[in-house]
Amino acid sequence: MIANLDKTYDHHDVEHRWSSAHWESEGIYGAESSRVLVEGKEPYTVLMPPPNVTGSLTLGHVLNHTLQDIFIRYQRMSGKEALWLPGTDHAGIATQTVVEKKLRAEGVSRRDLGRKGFLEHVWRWREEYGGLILKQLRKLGISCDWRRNLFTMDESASAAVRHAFVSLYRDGLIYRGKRIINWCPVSQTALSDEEVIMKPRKDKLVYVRYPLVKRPGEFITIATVRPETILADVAIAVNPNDPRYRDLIGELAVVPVAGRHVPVIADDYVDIEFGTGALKITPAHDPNDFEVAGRHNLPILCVVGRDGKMTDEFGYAGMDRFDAREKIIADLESLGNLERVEDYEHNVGYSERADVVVEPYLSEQWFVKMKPLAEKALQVVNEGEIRFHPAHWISTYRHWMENIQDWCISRQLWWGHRIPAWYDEEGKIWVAGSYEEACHLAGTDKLIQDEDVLDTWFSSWLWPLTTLGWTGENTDNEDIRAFYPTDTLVTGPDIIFFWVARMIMAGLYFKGDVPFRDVYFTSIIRDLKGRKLSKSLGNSPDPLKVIDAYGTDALRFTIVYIAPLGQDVLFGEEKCEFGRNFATKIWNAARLVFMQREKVFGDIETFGKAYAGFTPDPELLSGAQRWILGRYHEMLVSYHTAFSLFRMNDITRIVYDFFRGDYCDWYLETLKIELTEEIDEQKRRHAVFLAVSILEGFLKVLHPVMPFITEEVWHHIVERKNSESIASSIMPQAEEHWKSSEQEDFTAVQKVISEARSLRAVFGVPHDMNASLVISVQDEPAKRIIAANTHIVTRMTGCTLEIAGKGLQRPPHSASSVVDGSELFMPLEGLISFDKEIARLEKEAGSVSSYVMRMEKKLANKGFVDNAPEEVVENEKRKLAEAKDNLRKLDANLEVLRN
RNA sequence: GGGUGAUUAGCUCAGUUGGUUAGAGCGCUACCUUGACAUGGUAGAGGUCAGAGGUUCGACUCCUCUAUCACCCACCA
Repeated sequence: MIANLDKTYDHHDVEHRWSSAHWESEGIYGAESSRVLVEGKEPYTVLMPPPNVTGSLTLGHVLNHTLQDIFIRYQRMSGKEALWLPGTDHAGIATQTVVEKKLRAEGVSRRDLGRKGFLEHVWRWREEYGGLILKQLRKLGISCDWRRNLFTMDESASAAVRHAFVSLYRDGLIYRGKRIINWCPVSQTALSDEEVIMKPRKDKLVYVRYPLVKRPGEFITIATVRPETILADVAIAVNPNDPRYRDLIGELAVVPVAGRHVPVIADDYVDIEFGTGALKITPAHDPNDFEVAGRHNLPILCVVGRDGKMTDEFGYAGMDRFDAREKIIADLESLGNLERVEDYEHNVGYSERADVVVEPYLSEQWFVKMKPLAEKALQVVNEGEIRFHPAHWISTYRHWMENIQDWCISRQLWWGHRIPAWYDEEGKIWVAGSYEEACHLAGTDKLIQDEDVLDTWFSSWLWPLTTLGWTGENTDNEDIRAFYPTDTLVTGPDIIFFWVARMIMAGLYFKGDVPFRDVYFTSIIRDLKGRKLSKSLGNSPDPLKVIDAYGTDALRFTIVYIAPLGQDVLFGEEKCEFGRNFATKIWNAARLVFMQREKVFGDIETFGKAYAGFTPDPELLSGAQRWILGRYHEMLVSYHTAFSLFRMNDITRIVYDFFRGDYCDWYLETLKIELTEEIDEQKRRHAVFLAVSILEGFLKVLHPVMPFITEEVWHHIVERKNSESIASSIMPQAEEHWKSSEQEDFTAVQKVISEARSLRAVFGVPHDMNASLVISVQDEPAKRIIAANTHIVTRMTGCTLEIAGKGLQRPPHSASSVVDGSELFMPLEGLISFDKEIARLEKEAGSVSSYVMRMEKKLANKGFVDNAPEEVVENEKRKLAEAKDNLRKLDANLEVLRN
């Protein structure tokens, strides 16, 4: 064990020494989360949102997992049984696409391989590349229980999926139906509404004339953005209250190009104001038209196939839908049916994965009835049984729940959980947990399983249950009893509907209880220009490169520091300099403390024995020490409060401000001075104990955010084994009694020092010149503590200090300042410019006098004095008196100078 | 069309129930290589808190409207 830290801080070394691999071999983080709850310990559970197996580490993961790790480490150090459940998601479409692409490059299609052969390829691919994201996550130093790693396609998770499907089906909440769904022509599968992204698109609004069969020369004009679907028109609809068309209802019109006769029908759905007020009805290619057709018993014709190409004749078969659109406009024109074409911008749905326009497609799919599930899920959030942070996401959640649509869960893919439904020879459906069971139910073994697989989210919504070993068969085990409901879910607001909402439904439905208590919605990370990070823009920094350049701790600290609750965050990797500089500062401060320790105690063993069980002794504390102890405990109060309020960026701010602003800038500077004094050995030892113990406390509160450097420095405090970890040490708690009143007094010393330094700087006193400082202090306690710290003032200002009594005359040729009723004079023969000094004091007097005027006006206001709380009024009076006193002194000084 | 959030120093952001002479980091200016640290220290410049009303003794903070930006939801062809 090394007693002293290296001269320079190298994050690579530190991260390597305390790597995830180290802890896995030592069993530290893993062992923390035991399979069975330790007697007397309270559980605390976090669910890791399972990253896609196809994924690689993004800054989104960094923020998300750092936050989870902060919660876990904090709770673990606070004495809870902290369990963090990791895993990966099979990501149906994404994975299948990736593997298909790889195969295509080798000249093989999935159809060539067949279902079984293709799935073997996917599993092999997963073996080879699927672990990448987990390996990268380990670089972040996250302390989850890797032994419990679950994959959504593992047998236990798959069993749970089958069970969930079967029980929802039996309860009548899953049904199969022919409906218009969102179809991705590239992936050739159905999608849920959530997988469709609406984007504005410039199209043409085409006005087409439909001749009326019985009224030669007359026609009805409709407007459409999808003229290629004219071929599948089955009616023209108008509003029954539209006087323009009233007498045409019931007539027949000729569909251009197709030549078919279709009726003119009346339906309230048609908006009189829009377009021409007449609407073509194409039930197979528009969900609204589908409903209208249902109301009017119209036939359904289909002209666009599953590959997005035209299927019908009339010379279009096999054409891409967009090419067909161009061609039909030309054809309409040559037939004389085209009235005009307008530019038109509207929102069009795109497939989330393939980024192509989705096709409304009529097909048989499986659906989950969502309304019954939504009711309770809404209730638990409304009633605060589940809390959202920030709370404003409740409105978004509520709106979705109140307008919920059925969930299309079948996907025409091969990679995923195959739907546990079988068809007998008559086409009757048998839903069961297995083929054998289905055969038993059906009374035959001539069953064919449904070809489709389930939406990936159908396994994700069971995550809080499956990670604890719930399979549907096994619904109660020690894990579930101990850790369900889990505590905190950390996730991005972009998957509030996909995942969060559905997990709540599933938890309530399958387990009868909420899946978690608190949901922390992270910031969305953007680049410095506020754009979303994306591969195509090339604005997405590789976290591993950032880690290599700045360090994991620096990245973790920086990203949490700049990510406020509920706001987007603009990230540039240069910002990590902030975290890196902080880490360096910690390193160097620790070096100073350890150097002092060595001077006083010699070797670390001697120190360690003496330090064990140290508590500060009020009798031995100097003013500065008393002050830093007070500040330390104040910091602890804010720190724990911030945790309870989920204000994670406050945590970093609180810890940073304490360490930089108080511990390093003031306390360590005074420590150096105090230890060079002739003080007795007991005080000297006590001073080092205190410095080390506050450093240790600081390391502990920082540890959840910066696990590596805190671990390293903590191991240098006393001799420790490599298997010991700060992660299993006890989080310090605030002790109110250290918040001493003396604290105010040391502030007086600080103010004198700052003011003296300011005078030196303003008048350009050379740094190696020993100036003198004469001060006159009104306030007795302040005077006492300044006197007690004369040596500190002297050393920190480079001025010999003289404390004068009352009625002090301004020393000649001096610069002056008034602070908190104390007057400071710095005689500077030869350096002082009277004009400069007068100008400076006048400026100061000016601002003080305007403040005095404002305060006088305020206190003269009867309304204020009568209505404001007494303490506020008293405080204002005191502030006015002080300001007036300062002003009087400034004026007196100016008077002397002017004569 | 509905909803949510934002607007504070040149830049990025704090400012927790209304009472501070409105703060930090970066950048900028000056001085300092002092035995922890130049990835540093000290001192300083820099803001009519988006705009207009209102509530109040008192508004960066609460309410209303306006402007700008961002995101989410929505079946108007």
